[in-house]
Amino acid sequence: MRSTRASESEPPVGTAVRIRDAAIRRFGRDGFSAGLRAVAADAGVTAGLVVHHFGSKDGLRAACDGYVLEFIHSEKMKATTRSVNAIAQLAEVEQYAPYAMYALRSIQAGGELGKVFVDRMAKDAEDYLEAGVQSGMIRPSRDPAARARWLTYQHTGSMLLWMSLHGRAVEVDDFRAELRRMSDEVTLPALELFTDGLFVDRTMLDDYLMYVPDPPAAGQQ
Amino acid sequence: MRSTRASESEPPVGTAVRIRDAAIRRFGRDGFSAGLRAVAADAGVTAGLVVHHFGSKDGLRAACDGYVLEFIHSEKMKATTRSVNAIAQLAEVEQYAPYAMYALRSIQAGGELGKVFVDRMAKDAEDYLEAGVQSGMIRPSRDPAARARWLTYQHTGSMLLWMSLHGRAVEVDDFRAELRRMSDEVTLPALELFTDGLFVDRTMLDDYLMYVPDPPAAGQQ
DNA sequence: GCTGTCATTGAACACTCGTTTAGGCTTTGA
DNA sequence: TCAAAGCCTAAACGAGTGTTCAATGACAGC
Repeated sequence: MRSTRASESEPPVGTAVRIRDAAIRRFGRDGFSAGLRAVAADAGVTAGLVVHHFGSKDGLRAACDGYVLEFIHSEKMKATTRSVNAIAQLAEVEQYAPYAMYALRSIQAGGELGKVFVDRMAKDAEDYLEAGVQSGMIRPSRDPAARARWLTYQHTGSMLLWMSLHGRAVEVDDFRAELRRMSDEVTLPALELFTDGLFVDRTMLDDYLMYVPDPPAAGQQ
Repeated sequence: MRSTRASESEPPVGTAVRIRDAAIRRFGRDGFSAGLRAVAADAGVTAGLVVHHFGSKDGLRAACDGYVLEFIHSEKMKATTRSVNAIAQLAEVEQYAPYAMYALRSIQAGGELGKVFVDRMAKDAEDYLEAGVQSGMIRPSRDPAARARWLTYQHTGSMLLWMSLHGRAVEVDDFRAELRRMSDEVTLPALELFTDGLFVDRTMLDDYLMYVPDPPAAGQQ
C-alpha cells in the first residue's frame, strides 16, 4: 500500500479533496477517457500525486462515484427533486451541475454509479407516481414499478442521446443551456402524450392483455 | 496520398471489403476505442495494411459510416422498418445485426452517422404517424414533427441507456437477446401510456397552451 | 524476361497512457 | 535537535496507440 489511505473508507481531506473535485469536473466534461495528467493539472498537482492519494485511476473514480452517490442519497436532494428528471434539476443549481454531468457520464459508461443512480430515480418516480395515483391526478398502472422504470429510462435515455448528438456540452453553462433547449422542444409532445395518449382506440392494449394475461412480474431484473 | 483510393468515393473491393466488414463488427462490439490492430487481426491482415487502404483510422470509420448509411437509405430497409425502433428490427436479421450495433455505437459516440440515423428515424416516424392519423388510428398532434422527433429520441435513448447499463452486449446474439428482454419489460407500460395517457385531467396541457400560445416552430434545430 | 505497379508485411517511430520510483521538502513529535 | 512521516515533484518505465517506412512478393503489360 503506497498511499496513506488509498481505498480506505476515510474520506479524502485537503489536497485530495481538490483532486477529487477536479476529477469530477474533468470526467464530467470529457468522460472517463480523460487522462490523469489532465485531472492533476486542473487540481494544480502532478499525476504521481493523484495515484499517491487514490492508489490508481480506478481508485480515483471510485472516490468520485462514492462522493456523488453520497450526495444523491443525502438530504440535500429531496425525493421530489430526485425523480425522473433529477439530472436536469441538479444542473440548474450551479454548485451541483458538475455532479449532474458526472452522473450522466457514469451512466453512459455503464459504471456502477450509473446503475444505482438510475435505479434510484426509478424508485423515486414510482413513489411520486403512486402519490399522484392516490390523489387522483395520475392514472393507475397494471405494473407501477415497470411503468416508473420505463418512464425513467425514456427520459434519462433521451437526455443521454440528446447530449451525445447535440452536446458539445463541455462547459457547465452549455450543459444547462442544452438541457433547457431540449426541454423546450419536448414539453408540448410530452404533455400531449401524457394527457391524451397516442392511440385512438384500445385494441392494441386489449390484444396484448389478452395475449399475455399476466403482466410481467413487477420489480424483476 | 499513400493509398490507392484512400478517401476517394470508390467503394472498397477485395481485402478492403473484408477489413471494412471486420471493422463494423469490431467497432460495433467494442466501440471506437478498439485498436486498429484488433480490426486487422479480425480481418486476418496487418495494421499497416488497414491504413494503406483507408488512409487512417478516421478514414476507416468514414468508410464504415458510409456503408452503413448507404444500407440504411437503401431499399432493403422499407420505411416501416426504418421508423422508431429500426435498430431492434435490424438486429432481428442475423445478417444486419452488426449494422444495428454499429449504428448504436455511432449514436453513442455522437458521430455524424448517429445524427443522420436518428434524423432519418424521426422523419420516417413522422410519416408513419401521419399515416396513422389519416387512417384514424393515431391522435393528431399540434406539432407532428416535434412529436415524432421526441418519440424517436425517447425510444432510441432508452435503448442506448439499457445497453449502457445492462449490456455486456458483446456478441450479436447477446445484443438481440437484450433487446428482446427490454421489449418484454417495456411493452405493457408503453401500451398503457399510448392508450390512456398518464394524466387524469387536462390542466397541465391547457395551462401550457395558455402560457405558450404558439407551440414552438416545427422542424427547428 | 524485364519492369513497374500494387498488395502486404514487419519493424520502427512518436506519442499518450497509467503506474513506479527516487528523492526533496515540510511538518510533526519526542 | 534529530528523526520519522507524510506531501509532493520530476523523471522514467512499459504497454498501449495511430502512423510511417523499407522491403518482399505477386502479377500485369510491354
